[in-house]
Amino acid sequence: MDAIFRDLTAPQREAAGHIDGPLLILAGPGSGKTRVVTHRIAHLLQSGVRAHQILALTFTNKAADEMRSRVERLAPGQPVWLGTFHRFCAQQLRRYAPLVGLSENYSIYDMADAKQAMKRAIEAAEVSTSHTSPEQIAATISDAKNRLITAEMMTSQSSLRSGETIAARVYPVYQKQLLTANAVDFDDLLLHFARLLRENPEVRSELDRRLKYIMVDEYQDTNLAQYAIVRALSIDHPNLAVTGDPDQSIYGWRGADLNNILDFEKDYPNVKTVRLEQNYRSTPNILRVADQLIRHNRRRKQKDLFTDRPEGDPVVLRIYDDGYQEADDLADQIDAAIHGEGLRPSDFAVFCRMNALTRSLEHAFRRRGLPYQIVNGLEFYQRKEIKDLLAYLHLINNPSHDVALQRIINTPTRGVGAKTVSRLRDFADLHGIPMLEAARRVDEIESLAKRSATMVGHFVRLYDRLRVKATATIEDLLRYLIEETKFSEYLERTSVESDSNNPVANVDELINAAVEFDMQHAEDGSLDLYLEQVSLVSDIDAFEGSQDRVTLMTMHASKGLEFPRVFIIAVEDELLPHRRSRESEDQIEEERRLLFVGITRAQQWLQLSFCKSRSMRGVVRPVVASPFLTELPREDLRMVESEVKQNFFDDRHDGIDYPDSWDLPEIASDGAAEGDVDGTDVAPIDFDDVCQLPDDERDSGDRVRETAAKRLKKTIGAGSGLKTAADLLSAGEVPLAAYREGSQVRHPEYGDGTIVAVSGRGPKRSVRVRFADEETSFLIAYAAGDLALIDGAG
DNA sequence: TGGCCTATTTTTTTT
DNA sequence: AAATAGGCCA
Repeated sequence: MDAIFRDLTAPQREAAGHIDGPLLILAGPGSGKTRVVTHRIAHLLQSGVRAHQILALTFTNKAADEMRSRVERLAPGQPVWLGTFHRFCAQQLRRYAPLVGLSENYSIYDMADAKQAMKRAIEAAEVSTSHTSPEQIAATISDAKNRLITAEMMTSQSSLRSGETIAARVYPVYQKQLLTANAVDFDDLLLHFARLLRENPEVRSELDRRLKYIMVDEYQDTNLAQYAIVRALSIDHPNLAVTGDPDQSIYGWRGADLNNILDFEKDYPNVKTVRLEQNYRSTPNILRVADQLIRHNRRRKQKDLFTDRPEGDPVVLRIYDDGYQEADDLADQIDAAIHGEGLRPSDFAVFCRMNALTRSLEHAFRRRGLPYQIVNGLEFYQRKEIKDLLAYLHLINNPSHDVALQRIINTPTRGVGAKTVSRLRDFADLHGIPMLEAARRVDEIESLAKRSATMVGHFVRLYDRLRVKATATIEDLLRYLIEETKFSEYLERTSVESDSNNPVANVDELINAAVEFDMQHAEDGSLDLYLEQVSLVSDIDAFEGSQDRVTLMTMHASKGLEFPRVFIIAVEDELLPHRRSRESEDQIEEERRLLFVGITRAQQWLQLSFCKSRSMRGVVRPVVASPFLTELPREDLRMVESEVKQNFFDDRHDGIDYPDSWDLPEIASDGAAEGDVDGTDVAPIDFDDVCQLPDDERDSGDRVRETAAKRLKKTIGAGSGLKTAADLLSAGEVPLAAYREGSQVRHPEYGDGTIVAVSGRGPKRSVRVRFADEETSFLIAYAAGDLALIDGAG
């Protein structure tokens, strides 16, 4: 038997041994998927396929690195191209930049950059943002890009959904601005490349021919753009192998389309499908819990997960009073296990739904001196001082990078204020030139004070001095610019240092990283490549499996990893099915998959927990347990409640009708040996009590209305001739009562509508209006003064 | 213009 | 609770 296949199971071997034609590997969690993929690559190489004919696409650098090192072990010295979708596209775009209107030194805008550009585009497009936000517009445009809809297509679309109208007007302006800046955003990397392949058949067929064997990891997470790219490269040589698991699709909000994997067998004729259902990771109980949960999903391909690992401990379902107790108890449990059972910090991971939840854990861990790492990195490259320095590099590399210019033209402060910047921007917009160019022609801007012009001149000369060094090593370049800009002095002067924020140390770390880059890229190193690399790092890439630390991360970040002991915190309603994900069944299913992903990371031991109340954003709110908990097999769970410190069962919970679905079993008691804070826990509780909340506690309507109202303040009435709420109010009539359910109203921007609900009084009085295609809330007393009553109705 | 203070907003997940 | 935006004054 071939050495490559020796330690593979039959289905694994079947997949790894497949050479020509499309292949679908449905791989359950912990089924040795990476091993199959890497062994397949080794087998291809052994069968005479050349390394450069193989392309393996992943979603994170981390996954790519992992595969690279394993391929290296199996087939040393073979330069197989392994990397993320985005990096692949970025590199191809570098080659073919002119075909999409870019130059090869184009920049990649990160999210903060894109946000800045978006704001500018919204301003330039002269659209009203009174009832939408830059974020929302950005999200709509991003969504369009992921669906391969270009600005032209969106603008010419006749039937736009509400919310798309404004975005459709901003989109072309934003795109033009990016082009002027010789820049792309993340979505563009995919969109541009997909378009390039479609519009240049000769490029497409050339790449198709060259990249004969393509593999895509986590195929369930691909969006339409990625689908189109893969498809375009697999027409003449459909040797496409995809691996994935519909049950682990958790990026729908980023445009991932589950249909890509569900329909793979229809898309590619003669597919060979292999199911990897044996799990080598988790104990049977953990697997049963995961399986029971995911069975509640409809959109999936049933897999029968099994394992021959021995039974382990039941999954613990623990109930805490609040987030602080939760954090403390986790820290105590981990501490006790390290000292009592000889486990290591790196054996533990804590997952949560959102990054903000790691805060209290951090405190608890720090207090006990427990080493931990938070994997929501990106943070490093988001720090102000780092972004500032990188902005210099970006501008040096690409003089059109307007976002970078605006960031640094007055950093460190050199007397170029907001006003000057906006004049430069206007001048640049007027002439369709980059802002740096406008800065060079500062003398032509008449409205500018002489002093300001001089200061801008200083900056331009500084820039030119830096620019000369563009070909130096990154380290030298950084040191030189820090010197020239007196950046250290600036930091000393302006920044406040704390134990969680040390700007000077961060700068040192950046330089260290640059030194490393310079060494690794002694041959091919370039500013271009460096910036591409730092632009495309992700949070999970920062995860250091080798460090002996407890890992704190979101469930999204946890995909692909495994840990002996896992804690999942805040398994709570409105948080685990997140409140923003409750609009459709599809979204709920994605939330369920998210929990499934979290659970299946655990090898030996797992605890799920929720709190009775949780403090978020400064306010304490009562909490309802996640409905997903009712879907778990109770015989595999052991429920434990930690000590009740206050009387939770106060009058607030009197007289509530609990739903029938909460007939969970009685809670088992827990020996103090489990490692509780003080051993005084285990008060058996009625599970129902913590699972339901009175209606008035969960109303967030006020806030929504207020926000909408404030935005509306900015809206200027269109003078319809009708008496508006503001008119009525200032005329001293008794107007507001006329705004009642059923009243017909007219809004200058939304048009005619009907009031469907009224609430609040005084300045808080608000109405909900159903317009033709959309329902919107108004605070009529002072904010929506332009909401006019139409006579005779209501 | 720039720094400091206050008011407001944040609302998931991330290449 | 923390970050940001806006406003005010030197």
